[in-house]
Amino acid sequence: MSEPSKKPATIEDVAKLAGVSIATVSRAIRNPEKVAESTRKKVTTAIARTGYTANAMAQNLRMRRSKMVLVLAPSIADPNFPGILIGLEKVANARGYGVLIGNTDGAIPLEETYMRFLSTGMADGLILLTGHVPVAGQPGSPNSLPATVTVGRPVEATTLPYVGVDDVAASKMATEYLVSLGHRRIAYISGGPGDVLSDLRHQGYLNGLAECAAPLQDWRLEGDGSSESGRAAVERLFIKDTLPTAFFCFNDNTAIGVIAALRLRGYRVPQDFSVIGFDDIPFASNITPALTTIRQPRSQIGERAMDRLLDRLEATPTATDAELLHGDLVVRESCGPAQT
Amino acid sequence: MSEPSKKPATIEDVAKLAGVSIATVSRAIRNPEKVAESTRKKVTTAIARTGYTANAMAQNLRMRRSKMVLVLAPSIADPNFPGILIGLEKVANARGYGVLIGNTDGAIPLEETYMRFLSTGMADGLILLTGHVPVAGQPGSPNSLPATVTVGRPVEATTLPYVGVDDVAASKMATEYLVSLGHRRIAYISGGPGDVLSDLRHQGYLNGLAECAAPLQDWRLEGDGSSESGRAAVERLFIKDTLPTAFFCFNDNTAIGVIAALRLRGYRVPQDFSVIGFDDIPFASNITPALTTIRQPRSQIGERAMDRLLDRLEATPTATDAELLHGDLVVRESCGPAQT
DNA sequence: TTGTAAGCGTTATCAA
DNA sequence: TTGATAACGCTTACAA
Repeated sequence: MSEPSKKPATIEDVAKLAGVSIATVSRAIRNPEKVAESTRKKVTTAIARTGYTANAMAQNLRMRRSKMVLVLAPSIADPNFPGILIGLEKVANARGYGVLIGNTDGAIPLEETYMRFLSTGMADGLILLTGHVPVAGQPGSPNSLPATVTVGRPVEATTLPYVGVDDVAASKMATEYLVSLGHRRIAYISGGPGDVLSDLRHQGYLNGLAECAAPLQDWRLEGDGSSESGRAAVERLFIKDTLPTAFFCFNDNTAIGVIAALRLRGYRVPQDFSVIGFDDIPFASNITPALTTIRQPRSQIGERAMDRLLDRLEATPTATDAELLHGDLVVRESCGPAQT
Repeated sequence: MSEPSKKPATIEDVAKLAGVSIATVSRAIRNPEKVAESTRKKVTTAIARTGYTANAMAQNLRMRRSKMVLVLAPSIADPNFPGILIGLEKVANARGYGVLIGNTDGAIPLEETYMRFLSTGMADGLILLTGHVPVAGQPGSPNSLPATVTVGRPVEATTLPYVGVDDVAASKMATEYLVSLGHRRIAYISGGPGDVLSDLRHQGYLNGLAECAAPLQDWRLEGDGSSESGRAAVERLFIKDTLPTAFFCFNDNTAIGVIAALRLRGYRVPQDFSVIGFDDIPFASNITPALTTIRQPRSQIGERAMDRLLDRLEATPTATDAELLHGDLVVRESCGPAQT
């Protein structure tokens, strides 16, 4: 227990109490082996008695770093975000780093604002979930990007390291699953015309279709990743005379909308139609019928991303390539054998 | 555009280029009015030409603060968390602060770990979503708590400022709504025996029952806030001969479980039973039937909490009392008139 | 209105 | 093995 000292103890207080110089105290802490056993002991007890904790600001100023990572996310409310954040946070904390959150809401000006953490040195590295490089960090820009890892949504036209699920492989798996259930008319509901992720998943879907002996048609319907767009896509579909028997949706949200629309029209899922989603958001198992989907290894994605970022920060040589993690097929109740 | 300078420009670079002292540069930035128009201009252009950005570490060291707030949350995955975080983050950013995330997972040792941000001066203030004071900051502890605001879950036995929804009033409203629909046998499914929030909501429920002319019975069933516990509570109920006609659930998760159990037994909601939740989590409107519930003003809670914390940090005199925000009744489809 | 200089609390170099 | 001491980059009296 320390006296009711007003100000926190400094290294000097410790030095005084231990009867050594501040240099020795610093050494005793950072390079114990370079200090005599006896003095080290004196220092240790002095530290305990003063309740000393090194002032991070002073340390960081001196060492020119902050041990802080900025995470730029387009939407904290995205159902995938918490899981990824947990992973990021977990390894950051384990490795002595702090995680600074920046919610950009997709607004460029806000992104700019957050970049100040980097330019002022409050953060050492950057995790980008936004899918694009902030203009303040663009190649030609005065202050270029610091150590960066992109996550969840690859950044086009850059060579930044990326960590995410293997969208193509996972989507192929989902499609093949539908095929294996006997479906031959399978629709893909996209996540928006220009969406990178959506295109990747569409590619996987095409690959899946290609695996089938029978020639299967590419049946792409535009959505935008929202539940509402899933609903709308189904509505548009019912104007036509021919219908798919199964839906592979860009994400779970869309799938939920699709199921809702189908049921509203009196159809049963999975008896009349099969629908499979992507993400395995927390509520996927709570809807009726429980959603069959592809699980994104969110926490793992976060962990790997942070590990790679910190490796770079700590100068450990690191590859700059993309790291695609395996997504699992989670079979629940929304898919069934095709009606013949 | 600056030269391809290796190291970021310092205040000294600016001073040199502008032909003034570093003190003047500092002044020109922080107290422009105390600097001659002409020199201020020279400084401004010099800053632009060098691409100077003040080193936050140096500033913070000198000014003995960090402009950083630590947010300690028991679970990032909690459906209420993102909304609150958005609010916290929004005003923090607007006021020039950064938000540091600490996911404690309910683990005390982890909490300890995060307190290092406070003790080392990396963070100036603390937002507590955990519902309890970290032991490292306990009253008797060597290093007591810095400026703190508790959020979402009041911390017992402390006088820390609190911001959250008015659980009692909102629960009363929910109960009265059920009563107004003609329900007379209303069950409350709790969030766990010792849970503060659950007890508050139970109290509101009792208050609501008391408003009714007819004497209504307190019918409390134990749950734990999980969907599963809602399911289980219903199952236990069906052993009895008399049943409630409506359920007021501790939270939406529980309500979802209740509805699932009811439907599994072949009952219809809201025709046969009414169920109302609490929180209005994002998926409340996506389940079938869409959930009637109490909406927590999550973002607003976060905003108010951060505002109050920063007010304290910046020495603006602030009240230390609790701030209870109004929760709205969101009427959707899960409640209907009582069967007579 | 401007400059000089004393810190802020560390780390790390260089002698002793 | 230890101790002076010079940075790290900034803010802010105090003088000029």
